[in-house]
Parts: sequence; C-alpha cells; structure tokens
Amino acid sequence: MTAKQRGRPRNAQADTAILEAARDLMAAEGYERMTMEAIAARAGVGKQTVYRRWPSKAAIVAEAVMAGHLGIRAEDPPRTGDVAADLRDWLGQFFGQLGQPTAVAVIRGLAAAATDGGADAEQLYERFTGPSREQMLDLLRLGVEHGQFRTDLDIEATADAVAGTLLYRALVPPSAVLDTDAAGFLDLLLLGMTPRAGLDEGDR
Amino acid sequence: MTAKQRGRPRNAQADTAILEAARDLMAAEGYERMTMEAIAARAGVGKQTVYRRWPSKAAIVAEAVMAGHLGIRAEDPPRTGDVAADLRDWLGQFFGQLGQPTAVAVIRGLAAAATDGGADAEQLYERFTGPSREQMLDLLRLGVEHGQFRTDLDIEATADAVAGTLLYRALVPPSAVLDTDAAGFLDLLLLGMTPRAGLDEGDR
Amino acid sequence: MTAKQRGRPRNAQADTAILEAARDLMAAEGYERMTMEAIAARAGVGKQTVYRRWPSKAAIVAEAVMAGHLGIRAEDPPRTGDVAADLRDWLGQFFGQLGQPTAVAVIRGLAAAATDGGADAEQLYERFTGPSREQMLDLLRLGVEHGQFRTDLDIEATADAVAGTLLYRALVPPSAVLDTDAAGFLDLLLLGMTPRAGLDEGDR
Amino acid sequence: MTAKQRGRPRNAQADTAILEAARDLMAAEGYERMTMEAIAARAGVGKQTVYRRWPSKAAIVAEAVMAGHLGIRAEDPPRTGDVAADLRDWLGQFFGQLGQPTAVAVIRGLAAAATDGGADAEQLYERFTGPSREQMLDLLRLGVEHGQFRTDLDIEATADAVAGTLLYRALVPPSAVLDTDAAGFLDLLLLGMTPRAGLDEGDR
DNA sequence: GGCTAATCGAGACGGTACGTCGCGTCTTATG
DNA sequence: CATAAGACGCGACGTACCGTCTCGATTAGCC
Repeated sequence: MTAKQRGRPRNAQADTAILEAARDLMAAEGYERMTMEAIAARAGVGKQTVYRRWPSKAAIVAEAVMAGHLGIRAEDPPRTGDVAADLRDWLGQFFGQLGQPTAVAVIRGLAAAATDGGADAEQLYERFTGPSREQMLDLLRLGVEHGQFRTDLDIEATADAVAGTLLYRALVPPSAVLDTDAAGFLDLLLLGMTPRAGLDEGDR
Repeated sequence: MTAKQRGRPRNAQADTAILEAARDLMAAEGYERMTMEAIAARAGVGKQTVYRRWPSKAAIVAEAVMAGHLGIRAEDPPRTGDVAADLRDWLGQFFGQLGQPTAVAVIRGLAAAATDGGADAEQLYERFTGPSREQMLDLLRLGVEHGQFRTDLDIEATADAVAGTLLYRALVPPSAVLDTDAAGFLDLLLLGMTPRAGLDEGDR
Repeated sequence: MTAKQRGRPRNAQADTAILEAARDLMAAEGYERMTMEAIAARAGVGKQTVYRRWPSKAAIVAEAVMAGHLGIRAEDPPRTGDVAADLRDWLGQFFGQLGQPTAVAVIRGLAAAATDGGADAEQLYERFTGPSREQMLDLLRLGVEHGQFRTDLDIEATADAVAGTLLYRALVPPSAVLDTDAAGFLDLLLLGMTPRAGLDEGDR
Repeated sequence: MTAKQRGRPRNAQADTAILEAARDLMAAEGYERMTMEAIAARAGVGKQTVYRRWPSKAAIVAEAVMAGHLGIRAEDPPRTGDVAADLRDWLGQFFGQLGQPTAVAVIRGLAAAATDGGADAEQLYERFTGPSREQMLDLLRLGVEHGQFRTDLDIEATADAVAGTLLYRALVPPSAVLDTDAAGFLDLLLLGMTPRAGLDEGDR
C-alpha cells in the first residue's frame, strides 16, 4: 500500500492547462519553436510546475497525444465483414488528415521528439502508435482468419509499413509528395496482403 | 563566365574539416545536441567560416550526406535480369544498416532536420532520398516493362513506402522493432507489386 | 484582557529550533547565503511555521540576537569607581570578540540585514545596539558626573563612534585590519572624552 | 610581453553603460533589489556581457565606486596650515552627505556588498576607502609633524574610527540618528588627537 | 463527546532572478 | 577578400528561493 500523500496535492487543472497550451503552441509554432517558457506562460503556470510533471518537451508531447489533446484522431475501424474494404476506409482516414496542417505539425513534432532516441522516444512510440496499432493488428488478424489476407502475412511488418509511410509523407515537404493521394499506397499494400492461387508459398 | 574572384580564396580544407566534424558529432551526440559552435570548434575553424558556407545545421548535414561523409550507403542496384530479386537484394542493403548505430543516428538526424518543415527539409529530401530514389524508380520501371510488376503500379507510392518504412524503423526505439527483420516487409511489398491473373484491373 | 486563545497552541520548541537553526546557518553560510527554506528544513519545521512567527530573515536574526542565541555577548560593565578604566575594559570585551569568526559573521549579518533600510533595520538597530547602548550611555553619564569626562561630551556621538568602529572592523576584510588591536582606538576615544585645563570651552 | 589580443575587442562603451546603469539602479532601488538582469537591461546589453566583465553584483559596485560613477565624493582636503581645522572641514563634507538619500544608498550598498566576506569585500575595501583613506592619513601625519596632533597617535585607528562612524550613521535608520550632526563626533575625535600638557605619556 | 479553531509538517503554487549556453552577427588583427 | 578568435544582443535553459496556499493530522478550549 502506498504511503498517504503529504503536503498540498497537485492541481489537476494545471496538468490540462499545460497540455492544452502545448497543443496550441505545437500547432501555432511547431515543435522546435515551442519553448518550455511559452508553454508555462500560456498555461498561466510557473515553469517549475511544468518541470515537476514532465522532464522534457518530448514528454509533454507524449502525454498530450496520449491524453487526446493532440494528434491524429480516428474513429474505430468499421466492421462491415469485408476486412480489406474496412482497412482501406480506416487507413484512408489517417492519410486524409495529411492535408490538415495541424495534423502534419503534430506528426512532425512527434518525430522531432523521437529523434533523440532517449527514453522519451520509447514512450512516444508506445503512446502514439500504441492504440491505433492494436486496432490495426486486430483487423489484420481478422482478415487472415477470414481468408482475405495471406496466412503467412507478417502483420507487424504490415503495421510498420503503414506507420512509416504515414510518417514519411508528413515529413517530406508538401511540394514533393502531398499531391499524391493514398490510393496507390493502399493498393500496393492490399495486393501484397491478399492471397493468390499457387503463390502463397515459393515466392521468396 | 564569372569574373575572377579577388582576395584570399576560400580554404577547401575547411569545407571537409567542417563536414567531418559534423559527421563525428552527429554520431557522438545526435543531431539535436550537436551545435554549430561545437562543429566549428572541432573543425578548428571560426563560426563565420561555417556560416559563410552553409546557412544552417540542417544544410551542413545535407551536404555531409551528399558528400558521402555521412549516411546510408549502398552499391548500385544489381541487374541480374530478375528485377524482383534485384530489388529485394538492393533494399536489403538499406534495411541491413539499421543495425548500425551510426546509420540509425544519421537517419534520425535527417528526420530531425526535416521536422521544421522549412526550406532545409526540401533540400534534405532531395539530397537524401534523391539519388537512391532515382535508382529505385528506374528499377521499378524496368520491372514493369519486363512484366514482373503490375502495369498500374504507382511507382512513386512504392518508393515512398520503402523510404517511410526505413525511416520509421530508424526512429522507433530499438527494443520495439529492430529485431524484426526486413523480410516480412519486402514480401509484402513485392507481392503487392506483382501482377496476378484477372486481378490487375477492378480491384480497387 | 484578551480572551483565552482557542485552537492548538504554538509549539514553543519550534521557536528555539528555528533560532538555533538560524544561528548555525549564519555561522556556516553567512547571512546572504542563508535561506528561509534552509532554516525551516534544518529546524525540522514547515516554512509556514517560520513565517507565522517572523516576517523576514532579518527579523529572525534580530530575535536570535536578542534571545542570546547569536551575537556579541558581554558582561555587564564593571563599576570600580574609575569610569574610564571600566569603559576601556568593557569595550575591550567587544573588540576582543572580533577575533572570533562567528561573532564577525553575526555582525556582518546584522549589517546585511540592516542595509535594506526598511523596518527590519529599525528593529535590528534597537535590539542589537539597544541594551549595550543603554549600558554604555549610563557609564558615560556617570563619568561626566564624576568629572572624569568632559561636561559638554556628546554621549550619543560617542556611543555611535564605538558602535561604528566595531561594525567597520567586522566588515572590512581580515587581512586589512584585524591585526590592529583596539588600544589605539580606545586611547583616542578616552583622550577625546577627558577634560583638560582651559580647553573645555572655545575649542570648536 | 603579453600575447597580442585576438578576436573582437571588448566594447568600452558597454563598461560605462553597465556602471552607469548600476549607479542609477543602486540609487533607485537599493543594492539588494538591484538585479543583474535589470543592470543588463538598463545598459542595453546582454547578461553575458555583464558577466564577462564582473563576476558578481558586488564587483560591479566596487568598480563603479572606483570609476567615480558612484559613491561619496569629496574635494581634496584643504591645506590652510591649521591641520585640525582642515580635517574638520574635510570630514564635514563626508558627514554632510549623509543627508543625501543617494549617498546613503551607496554606502548601504557597499556595506551589503561587503557583508559576504569574500574576495569582493577585499576589493571593495580597497577601492572605496582607499583613495580617501590615503588623503586622510597624509593629513594626520602632517598634523603630527606640525605638533598639532599627539606624537603617539594611532593614525590607522583614527582613520578606522572615522570610516566606521560614517558607515554606522549611514546604516542605522534615519529616525534614530541622522538628526545628530557630526560636530559632537568631530569634537570627540579632535580632542582625542590633540596633545595636552603632561598627559602625552602615561595615560594608558 | 462533539464542535470549532488554530497549529503542525509537507509540499505545490505563480513568480522572479539566477548563471549558462547557443544562436547568428559583428569586429578586430593577421594572412 | 578570407580567416581564427571572440565579443555582441538576444532568448531559452533548468534551478533556487520567494512568500502564499492547501492538504491531512493534531491539539487545544468550549458547549
């Protein structure tokens, strides 16, 4: 049993104020240009109050994503019975958000926060990719069971390919790639996933 | 023709000293923790000498990659006639380097440099992805001509999927993904690329 | 008469713990580097408990001096009949303590506490100089009555000269002055105080 | 021979701007409430530029006093031939300035700066008391030679008594002492300094 | 015994200033 | 002209204390 807390308890409103300030500044300035001082000031909070909760900017961003203040949002995947169609629809939601500057800013920020390779990166990975990743893996397993996807499909690798392509398209400059819609990628993906007569084995 | 330059000519040794200093610091400290001051100091050069050549840290990194001081290196793709096998071999070289900490550091640094979304990102995109991307697109076109790949294959999307997955695997923390080898992804990719009877059309 | 106090009574041990903590820290760190937080921590007391009793660091020091936890201590002045000799002996006690680092630290602290010129300075002045000052003034008046000191002696100015010289010698760095003993000053003082034939008037 | 200076030389205007800013803030706010940030801001200078020159607030004040930007100013002592009268006049200039709030603020600041007892105190002592002290010692020696002062006068102790009394009167709160003029002290001092028949020896 | 009230240790709070670091620019003497 | 050195104004960093506040717990006097 944990010891009874002593002293003045932390103000939960400060937590949300900080996360919301981070969310707003992230959209307005971008991750690099967002400073701890600005977060504290916008949240109406002392700097120490921020540092008491999170040790770094990256950690704040991780928490903001997790708490839903920030990030790519998507409905739960549809379950119409046609798993391939469901997957295409659902992933389309993510790729569709690449047209929104704030969503792109968030993904870039997450990448920036992850680039130091420290403990923050680990946390970010889990919190950002985690929930959606699980939903995707569920859908992939369902497709394999239904016979719509290859029985030897590497579902982890498939999920990575989706996340990676999403990340890449958010990072590269708009002029280079954003006019390319997601259809080509999703075709490629789904074709790679579906079984074909006599080819399940021996293609490697 | 430009007029003959006057005054003391630039010291070409300084260029390489700076790029090598950047390469070393990138590996030792990571992109974020590498500073312009440290680069200049390690290169034994004044800060002005650095700024006279490149406007930003990102630009130095871009140049270092381009000049071969830094980055993922690969041979030219093999041309055995079996384009799918060639592609798998060649891409395998890239993914194989994810086990080398310095290569991972470089990719992370490039991502970090790209995350501000400015002009640097554009330049980095071109220089980093550029040469390899062209080689890959050539290979893809060749595969389509030979009938090994789908005629309606979106080759741009395919290249993005490769680059994105490579980037993603470099960014996510080692414990999460690096033990997964690239075979699953390459299977997925090649299966998605190859034509199948009666399915080339009408699958969307 | 005030109504009997309700609620939990104050803990008298806290008072002494705080004053002793202040005394120790004053000697160890000096007035400027001694913080309210450190006093509370060393006393094993909450900060509020300190502030409930004294409004400022200066007030604590004043109280500590007054309560005898801290400061220049001296016996009551001797009364042998030779007032000049008594005064010399008694003042010698004060100057003699300038060799003790803690006494010097206390005087320095008092000066520091006084330098802001606020209400604290007033209080410190009264508490620090007060009791000894009264004793000195008594001795001076006695000397005038006995005919040992000039009848027109400005006894306030004399007391100030003593206090000031003591303060000055505590403030200036040891190497500059502490090797000078007090005899020269006391000679000067006593000669200035004693009457002389035909010079009591008209010297100004 | 010292090595030829390299790099951009320091801007001498910054030195004076900082000292003048310190002087103004000292008068306006007092030593304790004057901050390094405010000094830098008022001088129109970065904080680093201040720290590059002086390691502490006390050191700045010491320099400001030395450079004449700050402090008790007095003419050179008069030399009328009557050394006692000259001394009274000259010292009266110092004591007279105790009525000016800015002069009082400066003395208080110097005391505050000295109270930490570190290297700054030593420097302050030398720079503040130094020049005037030498002039005073000269005057005292002259008086001894002329037979106006006691041959066994401890001139160091005399100078300390003057400096100490001046300091003390600046530190104690106005209500307590400033209405007392300096005449009483100067009488006391001069009487203590002048020789008298048959008393030069054997008074101790 | 229940109530009210003041105190206790603990520690979070909004602030201010600290002293340091790095930015990108500038200004020198030396090539 | 370019160079190495390094000062410059600026702004953010993460820390230390300020004096205040808010907890649960304690300890009294009063009904």
